[in-house]
Amino acid sequence: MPELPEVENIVRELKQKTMGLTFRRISILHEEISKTPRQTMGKKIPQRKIISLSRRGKYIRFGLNEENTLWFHLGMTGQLVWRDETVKDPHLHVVMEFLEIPQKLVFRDIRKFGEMFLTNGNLESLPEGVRRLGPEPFEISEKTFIETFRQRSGRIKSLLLNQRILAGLGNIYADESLHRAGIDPRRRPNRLKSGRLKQLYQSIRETLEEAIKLGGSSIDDYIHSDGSRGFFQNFHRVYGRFGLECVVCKTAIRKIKLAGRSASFCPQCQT
DNA sequence: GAAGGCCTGGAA
DNA sequence: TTCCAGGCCTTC
Repeated sequence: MPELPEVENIVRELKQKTMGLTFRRISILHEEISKTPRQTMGKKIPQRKIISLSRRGKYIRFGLNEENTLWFHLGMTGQLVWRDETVKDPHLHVVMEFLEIPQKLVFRDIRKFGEMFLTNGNLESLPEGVRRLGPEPFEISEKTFIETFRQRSGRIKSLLLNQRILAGLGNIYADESLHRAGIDPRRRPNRLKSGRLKQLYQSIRETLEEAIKLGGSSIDDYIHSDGSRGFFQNFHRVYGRFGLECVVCKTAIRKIKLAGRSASFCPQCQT
């Protein structure tokens, strides 16, 4: 569930506490979660300093000295949280310890859709999923956005979920952006006027911006590192509002299946 | 470009 | 007991 706004919040929080820290040890409790072998991690991580922290799509990047980067993808239920003591926890996969502070940063993930890996400066060390990531919603120009979508014939909602086309949107923010833009999720962008794609471009940016400001959406497992919740779920217009009134026109929100995923929309406002 | 699979907990 | 949620990948 963590999508771009949630990941952005996580990165901002982690930045305050982890910049400049030096890894003492990394313990991998369940090897499946780490795409990089445990031994490599154990060899390359300790004694390295965290010199940068950033987000790319839904990925979190810890920039380490000597060109290594430690990546996390939280999948649906992944969390990077602080622990004073590691109590027994079947969903705990990675424990990171530092030289400067006693607290441990842990990676826990109930559904195990998340992953962790280490890359060096070489392009070849990047997994396919990262290498083929599309542009960031806040970096792509309006012109490029419109051109990209105008030549696509798939359902607009499915395309928005495709990380190779645009990085960072998941089901929540794809649905929310489409409602804000007044576009039916089943529409095919190559048959939309460019003015409507322009509207979508703006809507995506506005939706993400507001969500980031409000601390993301706390639906299932997402909470801030201090345990507090995001607020954007209170402002969802369609996601999770099946059967409820559209906040704009009071029509009942519909929910359909699109390419195996649920899509919620207002049949009146979104055409 | 659609459909199934991985994974788990919570709801029906 | 079965179904559903969805991150992303693989297969058709």
